[in-house]
Amino acid sequence: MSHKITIYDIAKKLNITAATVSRALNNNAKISEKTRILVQETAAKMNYKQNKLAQALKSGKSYNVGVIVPRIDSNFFASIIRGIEEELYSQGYHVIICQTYNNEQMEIENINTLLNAQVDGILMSISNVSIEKNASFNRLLAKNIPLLFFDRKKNIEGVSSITVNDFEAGYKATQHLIDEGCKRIAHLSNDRLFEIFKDRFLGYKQALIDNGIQFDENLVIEIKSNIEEGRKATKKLLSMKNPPDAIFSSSDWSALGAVQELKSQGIKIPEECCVVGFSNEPFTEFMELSITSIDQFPLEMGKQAAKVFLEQVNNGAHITTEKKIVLTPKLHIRKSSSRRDALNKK
Amino acid sequence: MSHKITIYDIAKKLNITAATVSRALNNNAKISEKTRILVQETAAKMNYKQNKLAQALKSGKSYNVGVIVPRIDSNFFASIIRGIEEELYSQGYHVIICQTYNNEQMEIENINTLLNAQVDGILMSISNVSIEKNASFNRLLAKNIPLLFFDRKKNIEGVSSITVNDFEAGYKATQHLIDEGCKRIAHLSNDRLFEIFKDRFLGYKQALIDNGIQFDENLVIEIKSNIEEGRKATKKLLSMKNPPDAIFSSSDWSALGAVQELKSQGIKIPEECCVVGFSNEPFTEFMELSITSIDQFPLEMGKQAAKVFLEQVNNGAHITTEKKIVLTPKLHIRKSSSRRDALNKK
DNA sequence: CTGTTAGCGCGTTCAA
DNA sequence: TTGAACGCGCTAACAG
Repeated sequence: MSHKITIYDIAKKLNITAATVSRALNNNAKISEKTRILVQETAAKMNYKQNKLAQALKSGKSYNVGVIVPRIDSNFFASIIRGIEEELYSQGYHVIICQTYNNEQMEIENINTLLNAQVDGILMSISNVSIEKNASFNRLLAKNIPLLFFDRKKNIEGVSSITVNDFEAGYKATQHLIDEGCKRIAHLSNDRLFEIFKDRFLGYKQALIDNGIQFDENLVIEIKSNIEEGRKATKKLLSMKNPPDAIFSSSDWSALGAVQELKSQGIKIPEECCVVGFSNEPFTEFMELSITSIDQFPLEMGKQAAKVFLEQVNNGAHITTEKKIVLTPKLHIRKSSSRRDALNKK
Repeated sequence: MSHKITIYDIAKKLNITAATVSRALNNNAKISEKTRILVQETAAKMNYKQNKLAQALKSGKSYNVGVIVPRIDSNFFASIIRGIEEELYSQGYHVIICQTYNNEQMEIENINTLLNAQVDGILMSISNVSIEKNASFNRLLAKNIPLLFFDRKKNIEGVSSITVNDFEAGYKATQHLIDEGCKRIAHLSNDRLFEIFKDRFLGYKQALIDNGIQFDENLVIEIKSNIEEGRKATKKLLSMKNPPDAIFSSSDWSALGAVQELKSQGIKIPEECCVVGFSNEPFTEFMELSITSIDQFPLEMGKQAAKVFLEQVNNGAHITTEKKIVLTPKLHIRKSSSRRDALNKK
């Protein structure tokens, strides 16, 4: 194995000091143009690569940021990460991605690992409902490295967040269904200890109220965001004496489950029952029966998160003013809820 | 900000030496049970966290491995990463994920960044067809840190790889279409400088030959793996005087594009044209018209890759014997190619 | 403008 | 069994 060459190697070769080499390499002001070029050229010739670890140890900066998400295999989180990367990469930062698989213990371990790795900041979408009560998390807060929430946040003093207006999203989706003529609108929710799910629910409820529709809590079912539970919940809804004529789901996956169940029971979408999902996963658009969904602009969310992080590291975290950025959601209306169109065609 | 506590802090408190603390913390043999416990307890009490950076600088091991993939927002790569993580996490390793977006320049930059970050190994699916000619890549080879390919590999001496038998996959898919009664089978390929695409193509060709079907190169189109190009290619195929009665695509996304185009032209699937995709992305299963596809077992691929990596770090990379692990692909037959079933029902 | 010195936090000699 | 000293590779303070 080729010996790892350091600034000392190139210093020796040039009969100068390691400090001078360092200055030359870092484009320090106090260095002659001549030696700077000389050093840089020989460094290149010798295939010198800076040891980031040593630099990090010295400077206290690792130029690594940690990103914690429930999982990466959804377009939503993958797009957020892409946004973060696109913004951070040019600034020399690198992203370490951690998945929690919605496991609270994993999330804590991830935090500890990232802290040990001396990351310069952590951007996360929390999986842990009561994270503010956790010791490791509080240790993270105590350090003054930038911490940022995106999508799934907690309201914690001094911690910035980038989210989408979930209340508005829930309201828009429900209003749309009402506009399409739906009277009994069910809602597939998720654990409402998470703000995002609570807000979607509240938006849904408010839209009903504003339109003079009685809120019926039997029409709200709390499930996990997957196909299977979407199917089961829908089956349950359809077995009611007075089944719904629309389903607004907090997740595209549950919405897909709803679509499958409705079809298997021979119920026409959107004529007999409309469906609206959430997150605008690509499949909602390209299915034969395309599914109406809410766009949360994940790419933008990631970019904004990265920008706030950069502001914080550059200003010094202690001067940080808490930022709460809220994006406006967009409803993409597709076949699964275009009831009036469908009825008019007949 | 709370002062970062080091082994010196806890040494001072106990009136011992940092070296002793280090030994106690690392369960070194030469230490009394008494002090070991004492140290560990006070360490815990003081909320001591080892600085991985310093340890890494000292030991030359960062306990980070780099994973380079074209992109993470497909189930295929996300599952591979999950497999890698599941295997590595328990061994104390952490994964740094890099995306190339199929950009060769990005890939080179990623390699350099990971090397600077002093990763203990790199697991990659290459985006760069001629990577073996690249200087940074050769520098990587020259170091003796474990390097591993998965899925998209290059045959390089001493470099292990975990792949799926793409030839067999192409063969199986084509044989299946022939068994379903298809006579003119088109193939949506991709850049065949990549082994995976070349092998799928060769498997396709061989199956035709073995079944006495004339190979027609006009039926093979080289495109990128996305919906749009799948549609365009299909449009082109359909405009032939003698259009195909089946399409075997090297990608699920192109297969989806093919399905869309066929439908929009009113061609019945599978009766008039069968479609087979590749990678078994979740959507192939849950579409109304489910798409036949090849399972590459990405989770298993990731786990195997991680295991080989662990063997290499533990044995010392110099003793490395090159391993070429080849998984057996599985064809999932779905509606898009179940022509006999469809015809029998009439 | 350049050299000297010191230290980031840790693990590992060599002595005691 | 423990302490003292050193070095991993780099940068910053201080001199000159």
